Amino acid sequence: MKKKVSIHDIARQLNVSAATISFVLNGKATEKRISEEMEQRVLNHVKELGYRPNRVAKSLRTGKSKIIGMLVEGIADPFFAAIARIVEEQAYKLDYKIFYASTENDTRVARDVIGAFRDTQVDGYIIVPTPGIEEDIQQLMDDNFPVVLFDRYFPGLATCNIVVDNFDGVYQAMRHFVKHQYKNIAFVTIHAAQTQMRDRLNGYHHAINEYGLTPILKTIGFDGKSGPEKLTAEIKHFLQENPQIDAVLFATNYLAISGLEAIKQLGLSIPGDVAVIGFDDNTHFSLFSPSITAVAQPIQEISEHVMQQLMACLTGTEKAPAKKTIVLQTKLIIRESSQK
Amino acid sequence: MKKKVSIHDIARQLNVSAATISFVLNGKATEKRISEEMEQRVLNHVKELGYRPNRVAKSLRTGKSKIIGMLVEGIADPFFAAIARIVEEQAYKLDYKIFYASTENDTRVARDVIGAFRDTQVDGYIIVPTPGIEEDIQQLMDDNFPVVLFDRYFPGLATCNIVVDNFDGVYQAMRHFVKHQYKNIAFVTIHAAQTQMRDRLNGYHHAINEYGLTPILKTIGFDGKSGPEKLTAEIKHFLQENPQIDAVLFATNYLAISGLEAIKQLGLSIPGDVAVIGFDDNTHFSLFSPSITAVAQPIQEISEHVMQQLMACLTGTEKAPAKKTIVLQTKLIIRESSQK
DNA sequence: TTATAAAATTTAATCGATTAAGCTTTGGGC
DNA sequence: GCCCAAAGCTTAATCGATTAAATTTTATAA
Repeated sequence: MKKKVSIHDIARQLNVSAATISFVLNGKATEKRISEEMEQRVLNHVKELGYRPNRVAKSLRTGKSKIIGMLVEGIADPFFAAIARIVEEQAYKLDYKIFYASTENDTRVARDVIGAFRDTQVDGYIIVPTPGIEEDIQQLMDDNFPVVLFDRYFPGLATCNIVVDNFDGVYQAMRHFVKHQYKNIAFVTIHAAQTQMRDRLNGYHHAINEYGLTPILKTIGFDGKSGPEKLTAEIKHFLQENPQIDAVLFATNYLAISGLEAIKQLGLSIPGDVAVIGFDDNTHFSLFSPSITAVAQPIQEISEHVMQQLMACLTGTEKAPAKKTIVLQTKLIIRESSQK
Repeated sequence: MKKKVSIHDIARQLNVSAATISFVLNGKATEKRISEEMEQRVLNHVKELGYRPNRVAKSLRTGKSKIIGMLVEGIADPFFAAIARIVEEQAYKLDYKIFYASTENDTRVARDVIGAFRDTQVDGYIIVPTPGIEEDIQQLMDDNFPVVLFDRYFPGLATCNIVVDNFDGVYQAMRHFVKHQYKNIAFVTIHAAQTQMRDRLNGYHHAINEYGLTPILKTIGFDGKSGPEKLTAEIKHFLQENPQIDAVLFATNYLAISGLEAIKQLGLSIPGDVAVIGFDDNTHFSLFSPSITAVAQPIQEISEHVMQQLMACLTGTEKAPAKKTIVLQTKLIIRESSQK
């Protein structure tokens, strides 16, 4: 192992104290009255040796790590992956690193990871909360850590939240179905009390009432562990039992995928036998035959707001982001699967 | 901020020394002759307070962080995302955390991130190398860090590499095309000297020669930054200029997607006008109409081998994984897009 | 020439753990 | 009663930075 050079090695070589080196490297040369000549000597020597301060030691002393902990539901989910990518890029520019982890919506895992993040002394948190993690998040805030939630939130917590108008997203999709003469519109969702799913469901019911339709609802108990086959089987069953359905709105990414698989297995044609809209767009939806209509979330905007809010308190004076919920609009991307 | 409790606080409260606490918490009670009674007292008190040792301090002292740095091409790429997820899960079980970052195949970014990983004192590296990062990796090895590469490697480096048989993967696909009477088989790839792409190209040429066919090759200069539109446009152009093509093999994930888009835009039918196979399977390929034949990489196996090799030296005695290249077999998933 | 202020740097404590080496206490053997 | 070993802890150095306070050097004024 290459002998690691420490600030003391540098100091010895230049015959000055470690403090001087530290001041220069932290841009406090002027403030601490280090002569320009000395500053140059230090800078040159450090550059020549390619010395890099030990972040761990620095972190221990300052209590800061320049790392942001990011907890999402699944890093393999294209929606979260896309956001992660953009957030990472922005953080990079601001000299922060992102430390990701996935929870698979499991509270135990989320709790463990938050603990690990704390141990690593991350400076701030970006979290897609799992159900039941409320107290842990409250704890983080009590301890004055900046926390930004996205995708969903706890109305009872004074966090900063970035979400989309899930109610309206679903409502727009329903309106589109109605406009195209669909009458028996089903909604396939998962059993979850979290805000984003609740709002989507409300959007469905609202539209159903407004247009005087009959609700056809399928709520699947999804535990995150069971594979997509189970989802496909359940949806297949649901569609068979409700042959009157002429349109389906899937409440998530993966439900849409499993749903399309189910429809394929049943040999139904889209949109002839059944029209389809998915919540969350997907790079591939435009390639399907027919292409799939989707409620797209503004990924770029979400990412930017998340970083903006977090950075505001990381760099600024405020301790935590003000309690506020920023609601962004979704966009219905109309493709072939939803129009006769 | 909640006053952080340190090992010294615990010691003071129990009226013992910090060393005793440390020994107990690190399971060295017996070895260090701590009485069972004391051990219990410490354990109970620690549990009651919910004390957690400061990992940063621990890391500074031991030089270990229990973190593995993982550098992939793009976290939004389903192939890498899937591997990341499995690796993360395995690491979690072994009490290691994964610190991901994406390079977008940009060497400067890769270099920066490796630097950041070093600063954070990660214990080991899992890397999908960018071109030109050879020296930086050699440096890591010189400094005795465990390094495992996957997906591609540098033949000149004595690293441990986990790759698939790219040559054979393409060859199998070509054989399949030939078996189904396709004669004018095109290969669409990117301009890259890296092993995985080189081997795929070699596989193509080998098959072309063996079956006495004429090569129809398209090599796209892909800089990672330009969007998929550029790829689509180039492929479209290529297909228009070579109307004799009756089958296309796409060398990567995203090329296949852009290629399918191009084919769609040209109004060609699959596999009637042109048959298609993609390298890398995709959750959605089975849902396309027609479903898309693909060369699937054994994601689970790759992940397991990567972790196995890395863990061998992280926990074991060996300093670095032995220089070896583990070659796994791909599997041709035959679907509708490749058979008349 | 001496006192004093300003400039330039150093000293040393600190962050919170780990761990080799040292120090008491207890009990057994002769 | 004396010596020694084992048992059971504690001491103190260390990892590599940061930073308030102290110290030394230099310049200026009286």
